[in-house]
Amino acid sequence: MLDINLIRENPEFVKESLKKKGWDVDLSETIKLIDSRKDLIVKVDTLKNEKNKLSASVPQVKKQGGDINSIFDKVKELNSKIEQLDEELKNCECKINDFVSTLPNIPDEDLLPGEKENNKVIKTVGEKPVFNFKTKDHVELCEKLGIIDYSRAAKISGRGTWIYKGLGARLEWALINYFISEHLNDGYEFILPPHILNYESGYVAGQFPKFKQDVFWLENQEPQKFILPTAETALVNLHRNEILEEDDLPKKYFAYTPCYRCEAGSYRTEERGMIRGYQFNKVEMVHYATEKNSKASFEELVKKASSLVEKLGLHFQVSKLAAGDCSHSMARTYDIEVWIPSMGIYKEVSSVSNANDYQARRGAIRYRDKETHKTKYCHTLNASGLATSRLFPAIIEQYQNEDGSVTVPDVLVPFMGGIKVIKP
RNA sequence: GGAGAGUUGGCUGAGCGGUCGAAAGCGGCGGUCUUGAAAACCGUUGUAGUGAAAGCUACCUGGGGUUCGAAUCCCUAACUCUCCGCCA
Repeated sequence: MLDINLIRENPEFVKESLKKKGWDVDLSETIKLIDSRKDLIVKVDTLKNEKNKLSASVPQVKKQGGDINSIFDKVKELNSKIEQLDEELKNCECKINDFVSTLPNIPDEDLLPGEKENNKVIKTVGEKPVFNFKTKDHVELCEKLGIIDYSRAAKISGRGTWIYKGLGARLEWALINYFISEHLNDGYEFILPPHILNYESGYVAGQFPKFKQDVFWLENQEPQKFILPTAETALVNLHRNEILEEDDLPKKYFAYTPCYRCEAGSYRTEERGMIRGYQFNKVEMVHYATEKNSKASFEELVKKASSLVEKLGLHFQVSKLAAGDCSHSMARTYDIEVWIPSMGIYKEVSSVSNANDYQARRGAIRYRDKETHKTKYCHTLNASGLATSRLFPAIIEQYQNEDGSVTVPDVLVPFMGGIKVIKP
């Protein structure tokens, strides 16, 4: 949620910033509404003051044997005016809110405008692996190794799903445990949140109202509930409607959850195997930071996410996304993209983002400034750390051997019970 | 799923239709005393909107209602607890 005062005071800046995200918005109507909102508040508060005073005088007047009925009449008259203005005010605030809550976050100033084509690779780690034999893609390798079962998954669930089995399940679990142990070492707090969340949580994270159709909704629940598309949704709501102490920031959390996504119609033919599915595993990191330290938090998250991929010995790159390619709620996003040999492209395994105060404003997540003692909105940041569904194929393909076996990356061996090679 | 009880400020907890944004205690902050600390004593201490400010307005879980007037009465939702049923 953008600050309505910013919209009112600097509409040109807001307009220009949103243009970089590909949004051409007309703010003139909203500005009028913001002004009439203030007028209405002043009017209605004055009337309420008058009414309160009259009502409070009743016992006194009664004691002195004065005319109470004329007070009752006056207050009734005031009440009908107040009711009318209150209605108007509510309407006005609804209109402002309905519009402003659909607006994306303002991108950081240093971002290039535009979409994907303006993303900039800012770092490349390792080199594309060279094979002196004919390579296979991860779907073929996994099926031959018997570590992923696509067809039985289709039978028991449907398309866009898969089954990890045997060493495949162990490799998947090893990855997750490896991430967990790294985050624990860095002093992050481990959270296992519920996977079923209420509407408010999706709203605060910025997924709703715009992306309601991208998540799975539970049918027989009242009020409506959805299954989380990422642990970020849960983590970023942990401190909703709370006031934190500046000394406790940054708060650093991580969570493991599967992620459930509809992504209706987005399944592309080249995205075979587990590149895109309805459910995938992810470990997610979230920081609650102050305005001052949010940049440092961002750098830390980028560093942490890259180091995980680097320690796995995978070839990858880090991209700074153009404004239009950043997520809706985010002011800044860096993607960590791992090389998938069979596709010949880099695929996102981690998205590191800073929402600034966008989510915090929606969720009234504040902290008390030590010096001024005033409350301020937190900055929320999130980063995958990491999504396994892209790493798994990358590992299988980058670590494949001529005989179809796959070498287990060194850092995962301890989490695999010492197994160093996956063979059929 | 059935029956009942509850939800008040950072916490504990009073309030049961009028001056209650809310007693009291704890905690926090400032001060007195002290070489320093503790204790004691004094003062202060919610959030948000609006206004240049004084102030005003709203908020006692959320929403609706009754009333001139609601933390207090009624309805409703969410949540918590207890008992029963079912179940990992």
